[in-house]
Amino acid sequence: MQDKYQPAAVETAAQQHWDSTDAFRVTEDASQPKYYCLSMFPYPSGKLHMGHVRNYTIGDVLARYHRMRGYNVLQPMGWDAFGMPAENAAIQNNVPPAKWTYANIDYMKAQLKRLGFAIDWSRELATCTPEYYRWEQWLFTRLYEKGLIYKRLGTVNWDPVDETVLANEQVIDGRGWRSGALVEKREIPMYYMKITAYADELLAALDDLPGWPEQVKLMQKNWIGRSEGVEVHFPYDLSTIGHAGVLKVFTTRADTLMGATYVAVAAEHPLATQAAAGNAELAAFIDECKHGGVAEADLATMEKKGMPTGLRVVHPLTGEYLDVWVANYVLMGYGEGAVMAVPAHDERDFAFATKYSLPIAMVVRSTRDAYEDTVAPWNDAYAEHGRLVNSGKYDGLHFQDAVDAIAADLDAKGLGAKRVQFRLRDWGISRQRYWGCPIPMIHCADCGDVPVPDDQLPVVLPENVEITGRGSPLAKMPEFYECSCPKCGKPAKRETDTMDTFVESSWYFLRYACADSSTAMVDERVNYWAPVDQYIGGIEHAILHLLYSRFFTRAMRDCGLVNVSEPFTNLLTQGMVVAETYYRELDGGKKQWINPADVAIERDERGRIVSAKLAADGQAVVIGGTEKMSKSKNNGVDPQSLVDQYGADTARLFIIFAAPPDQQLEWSDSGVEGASRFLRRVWNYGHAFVTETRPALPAERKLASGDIPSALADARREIHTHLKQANYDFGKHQFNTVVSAAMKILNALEKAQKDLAASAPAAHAEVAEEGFSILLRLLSPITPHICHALWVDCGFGTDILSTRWAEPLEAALKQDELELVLQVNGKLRGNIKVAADASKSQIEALALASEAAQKFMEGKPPKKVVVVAGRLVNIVV
RNA sequence: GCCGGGAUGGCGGAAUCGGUAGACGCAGCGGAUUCAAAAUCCGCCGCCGCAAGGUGUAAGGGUUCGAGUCCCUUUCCCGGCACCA
Repeated sequence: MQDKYQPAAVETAAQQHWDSTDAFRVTEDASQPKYYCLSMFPYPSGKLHMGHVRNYTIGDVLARYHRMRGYNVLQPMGWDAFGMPAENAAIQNNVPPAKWTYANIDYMKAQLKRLGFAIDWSRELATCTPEYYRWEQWLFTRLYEKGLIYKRLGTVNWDPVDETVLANEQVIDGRGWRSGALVEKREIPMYYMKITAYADELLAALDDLPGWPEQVKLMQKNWIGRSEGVEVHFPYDLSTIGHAGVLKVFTTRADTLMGATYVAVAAEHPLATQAAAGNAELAAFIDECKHGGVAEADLATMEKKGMPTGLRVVHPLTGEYLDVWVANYVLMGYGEGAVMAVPAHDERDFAFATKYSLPIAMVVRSTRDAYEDTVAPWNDAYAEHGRLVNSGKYDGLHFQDAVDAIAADLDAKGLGAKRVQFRLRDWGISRQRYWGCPIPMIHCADCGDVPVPDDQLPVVLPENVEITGRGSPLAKMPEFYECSCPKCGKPAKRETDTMDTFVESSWYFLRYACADSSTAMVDERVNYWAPVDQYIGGIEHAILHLLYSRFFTRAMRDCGLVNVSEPFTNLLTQGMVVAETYYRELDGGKKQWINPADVAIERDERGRIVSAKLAADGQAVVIGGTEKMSKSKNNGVDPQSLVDQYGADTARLFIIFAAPPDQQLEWSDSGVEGASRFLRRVWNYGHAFVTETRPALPAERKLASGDIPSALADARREIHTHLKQANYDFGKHQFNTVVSAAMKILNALEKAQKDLAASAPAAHAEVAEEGFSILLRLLSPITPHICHALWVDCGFGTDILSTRWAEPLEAALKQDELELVLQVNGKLRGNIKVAADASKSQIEALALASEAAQKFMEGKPPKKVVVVAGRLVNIVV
């Protein structure tokens, strides 16, 4: 055993041991409970960032902990390998996306191995390989045949200069990020997955997911957005529109229908198009509406604008004419592309009506706030449910009765009915990009859209392409898209769109169960491993990725591929990794971001930061606040240099100790030093244990009988108390306090060694042996390498991985006397010692008699005495 | 804008069911060791106060014998908003 802790050597040896014994390779085993522990797979962007290290460390802690608890643990790893960054890198560096991606995977895999994660690498997969995506294509054709995939027009961001579709993040202030051109909305044909067919089930099943954070379930619930309302039909006015028809709108406030004073349609609505034909001003406005991005956040915050069409529709109950407006906040893709406006009781309609001097008709009076009329400024009470007024036969009805009566009347007239509407929209999966899974469809002039037959799968993505950033590469490759129709054999055109990369990540967790299968998407092994017992990943995925995965698992279930409905039984959402930022303002107000590693901090005598200077030139820099580690803010810390300098165990320990998993983690160089220091202390204690303590162990052990000096019994009780706390914390995934408990145990062990090793060497050695073996087991999921080495060196066993988890012993925890807090009128005034089995009245008497109580009661009689068992006594006077 | 979350010493954080606020660690200060430094070890460490004591968990209010924890109002920060992953 080395007398000094040398992390590099310790970690290499431990990793070789795991490699040579194939320690983390697992197979299905019905005799053991299984534990499928999964961290979200990374996008191979180049190198690991600290967020990855955090994610995989948390997963590894859970995997190793459950293994020691007796589970058959699967922890796989793979690569979410399709996506935009590969295309951007291709444009920038002129390297094919495939080559770039595979090189990144090689590098990042080596980094993951260096961190010592307990991964079964035999199941590794990369979504950009034909072996993976062929099954995605296969499933696509099945879902298409089942009607769960269909084609319709969808709205995208179009860059007219680069002639390409842009992602929302590529639209900056309404302009293309590369070309700077004004972005337009454009309608193009796209394939959609019918996630709305599962809306009810996805919503209802949230109640059966006790292992998910409430906040995530709530976000999904709101996202799905089930609302019960009424579909209202407004018949076209023949004199202005010229042909028969109805304008359909959905409303959750049918009670306010009598207060509808106009209707608004989207710029793309057929009525808008019709009206614009003879109205240049309106056509220009509609054109303006088509500028700007499609992101909901932009639409929600932009100025609400509109213009009358001159067309009218008929109010279904009153027969009055209502003007049809075009409004930029109404979207064609949402609902029917039209809304009814009730300015008196809807804040957005109120603002719009006020701006354009449209009529406002109050029809509801709130029961909470009394007001005579809905006049400016807007008052939140206007939107409340209440008793109807100015509504003819419906006057006096309350919300639900009013909705029921109005819906019944609409139904009788054939102009509407109650219905349920979801906010959730179908999932558009077509992408006009190269680096993605080709959509397996063929377009034939005679046969229409034909799915690629199984024997022609996979549709392989060509890997040697030129990426320019203009247009879609596949659409420029006749050798890719020229093909023959599978049905009639005539020349046909292959689909050149690829799938949204969320599709790959919606089923990879099932593929891990049988990643080597070349004959099926998933085979019977999936029903051993699924569902994932513990899923770990960033909170930013709370809605989209997790909802798509829940949908996909059900779609695969309904194709007979898997038995489960829910993919993830327990979910842990990890917080971000953030760090301090520093910058200097350059001429023109631009900020030059400076890496924290290059900054020297100055502090006052209390340790407060007073200034920051660039180490290189000694000149001041501005402290910019704490932000998510990113390239743009230059505040990233490279995990590689951390591991090189301190070792994997220190990196892991710091990350686990610095914050609970679900909170954001603030980077701290000195915190890393502290973690490293602790591991050195553990090593030094282990070294002393081997050389000094272990030789003092008695031939016959006395610990079980409790025959040890009371000071050592106290030390032992402390150790078991901390262990009990640590096990509790492990259960609630609060790993930072598990580390605290481990530190307290080491403190107790070191104190016992200093105070008691000389006076009672044999008894001390027994307590130390037990305590240190507890400490190593407690730490081994977090810092596995050092614990592996010390476990062997201390002679506790040959492999800590196959050791049972430590449990506190009741005999060691027992105590005869308790210390209670004494309060007078709720203020802390002292402590009293009582026997562990003292009765409430005995405790009361002791408390009242105590010196502190006498002093602060000031001779007044007690009104009330509150005794909280094991905690405190509060005397109220 | 909408949905979700957060705020506790100089810093990261702890406080399990409403019961000692600040565990554990970092930074800082004092001391030991050292020719010196690093490393290590010992002690102190919310704020005000000589002390007794008072006060303190983003701000303001409420419930309670007792509130970081429950309720109401407000401010600021973060995540998501359907083509970043």
